Amino acid sequence: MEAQSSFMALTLEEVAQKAGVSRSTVSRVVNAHPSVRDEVRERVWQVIRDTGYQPHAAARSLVTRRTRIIGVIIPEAVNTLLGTPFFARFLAGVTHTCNLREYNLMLSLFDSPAGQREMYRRVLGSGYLDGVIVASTPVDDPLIPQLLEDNVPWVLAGRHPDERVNYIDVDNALGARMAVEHLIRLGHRRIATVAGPPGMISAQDRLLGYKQALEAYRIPIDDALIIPGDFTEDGGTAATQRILSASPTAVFAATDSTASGVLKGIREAGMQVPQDIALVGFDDIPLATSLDPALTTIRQPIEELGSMAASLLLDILENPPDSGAPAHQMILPVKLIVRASCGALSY
Amino acid sequence: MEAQSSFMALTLEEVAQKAGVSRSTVSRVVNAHPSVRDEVRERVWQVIRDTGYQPHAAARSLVTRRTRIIGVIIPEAVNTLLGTPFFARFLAGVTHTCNLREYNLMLSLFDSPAGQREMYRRVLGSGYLDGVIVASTPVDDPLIPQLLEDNVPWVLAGRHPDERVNYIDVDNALGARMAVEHLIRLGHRRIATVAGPPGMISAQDRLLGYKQALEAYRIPIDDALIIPGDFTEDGGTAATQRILSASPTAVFAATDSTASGVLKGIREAGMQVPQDIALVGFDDIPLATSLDPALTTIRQPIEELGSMAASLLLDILENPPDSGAPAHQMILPVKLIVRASCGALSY
DNA sequence: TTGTAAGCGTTATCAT
DNA sequence: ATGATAACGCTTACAA
Repeated sequence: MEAQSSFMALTLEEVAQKAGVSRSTVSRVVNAHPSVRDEVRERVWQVIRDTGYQPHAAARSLVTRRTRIIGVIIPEAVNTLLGTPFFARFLAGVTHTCNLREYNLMLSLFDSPAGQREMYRRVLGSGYLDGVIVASTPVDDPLIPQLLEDNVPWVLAGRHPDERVNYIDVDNALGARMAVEHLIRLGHRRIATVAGPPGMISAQDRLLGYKQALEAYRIPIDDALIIPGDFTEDGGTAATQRILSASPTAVFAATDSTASGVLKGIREAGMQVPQDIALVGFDDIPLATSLDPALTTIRQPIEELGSMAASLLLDILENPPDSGAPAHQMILPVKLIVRASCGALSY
Repeated sequence: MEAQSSFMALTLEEVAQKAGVSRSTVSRVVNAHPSVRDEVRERVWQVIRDTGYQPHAAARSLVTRRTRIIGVIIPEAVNTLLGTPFFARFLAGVTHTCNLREYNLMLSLFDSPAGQREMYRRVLGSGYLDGVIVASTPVDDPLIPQLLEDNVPWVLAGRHPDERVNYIDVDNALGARMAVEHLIRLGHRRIATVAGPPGMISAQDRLLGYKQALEAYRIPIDDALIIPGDFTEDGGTAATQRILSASPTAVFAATDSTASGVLKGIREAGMQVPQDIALVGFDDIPLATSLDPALTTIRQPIEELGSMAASLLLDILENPPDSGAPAHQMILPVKLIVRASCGALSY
């Protein structure tokens, strides 16, 4: 107990005594309840300021059934996301909204499905959270039906086919389409893509955008040009063999990390980007400008994704929609960033 | 209220009724108190399993004065750390320990000192947290004396001169020394360094290691070879001019990001790494292997740093040292990773 | 070993 | 507008 922090010592009762009013009045002042005389309110505030009184969160939660804590769950974090700035930028966005609206953020990562369930029980079940944001999860993550069934207020960062899901996502399909159409306009016709994990909607959407671009230009889709990947750099390098044997003039990689791996593979094969093969990525992480040649890519507003996911969740919490209401679903725009790897800069 | 999750409905009282015992007995069972008859204990557990009962965290905290939540505060996160995997990996480490020991993690980032104070009041003052981990903070962050004064249980991820501070850090000085000695053994004598922000202990230690290496080999320290930087890639690029005018044969960059910037600058100046200038970084982030040439660097165990910081904090929480006891201070080993940028591979 | 009852610091209902 | 007072769900003496 001696290692306990020294504030938080005061209670409502003590503040009330010092101010010469009752506990309830102080509570009203703290909660900005209107029916308190101005003079009294000021007197109470004075005591609160003087003493540095802070209401005890747990006591408050016990009666209000609200904690002002939201959770962020990122199932895939420990695996593929760890090397990537996505994670940090997304959290920065969430944090920004939380700070603004005086909420707090509890972070949940785990390395196994068992861990996920354990955490679900422990954190959701014991009432720690008012709601949760789920990011970067496979479409068929069992978490999703469970959240739905348990009627937890939650928001998905990422598109989802279920119409009951509140989600917000970047426009993966359009971004991919922009990337590929850019290559087409540069004169390319044999364009390969290194796709992402088939279970991720974002990967599906980027592949879809790839196909849409080709269709828009009446270029037949050749399955040999669609190479499996996993969003990682190593996945990109591993794809090189299959890319080269399909002899494309350009490659659209589903992530910048993948593009980096592809670049490495191409270089090892003795070819050059963009002279022999043009290359475009997706994400616009800092790595994109560190590569040589600098990577043409699609920039997605990750921090905004985070801050808006949080805003959406807090709106839902503070203004619960009635059960018939449709879910909120929103798509953020992306942007083509032209650098050297696509070959456009030499024209 | 209709947007409330559906579990958490049960209370101790209801479980007690179903099991035909009193509230306190159920409480004892839940808290593994020994003096409960085996038969009763089993009966109670059965009901708990059947009903999925979970104790209400807030109610529990109100009486135990513990939340089983620890905070992670990263003051510099929003500025320099956002593009870097440090952040994600550190949190993964903390999370790992938290999961293991059934604690939860609350994340606090902010973009301003004012925001930091506001958060301090809101989060620490209202009793949300049992303790905090502070990472990546300047030596003179006002947070540090305040935590000390308020007697908050806390741990710093990063060395600190104040002997009262419980900290854990990687061996920045030794790492830098290893990097520079590696260059010296490769035959270099004019070795420049691009340092980090002077207010960060990690930057100071890396600079110290640089000097120690030179001293160990009786190479005079030339201030012209010590170039200011800020840990970022742009800082590295910006340093190029000054590096080149000091005409070193090798450069030790305080971070891999910095090294990447230096590499870019050197290349733009029409020179080659490692032929014209050898280059070594620090951190071993994924970028290091994406660069061409791949970056020789010092690998630091970031996840371990996070998990051990958490372990230390939880140990302190669960076993409060008496006030006379010395602080826990611990340094983790680092490792030299030799790749192409130092020129060693061609020998 | 078990149960009764007090109390943790709030909010909220109900008088006044 | 203000003050008693009863919850909120749990832990923990204290009694039995």
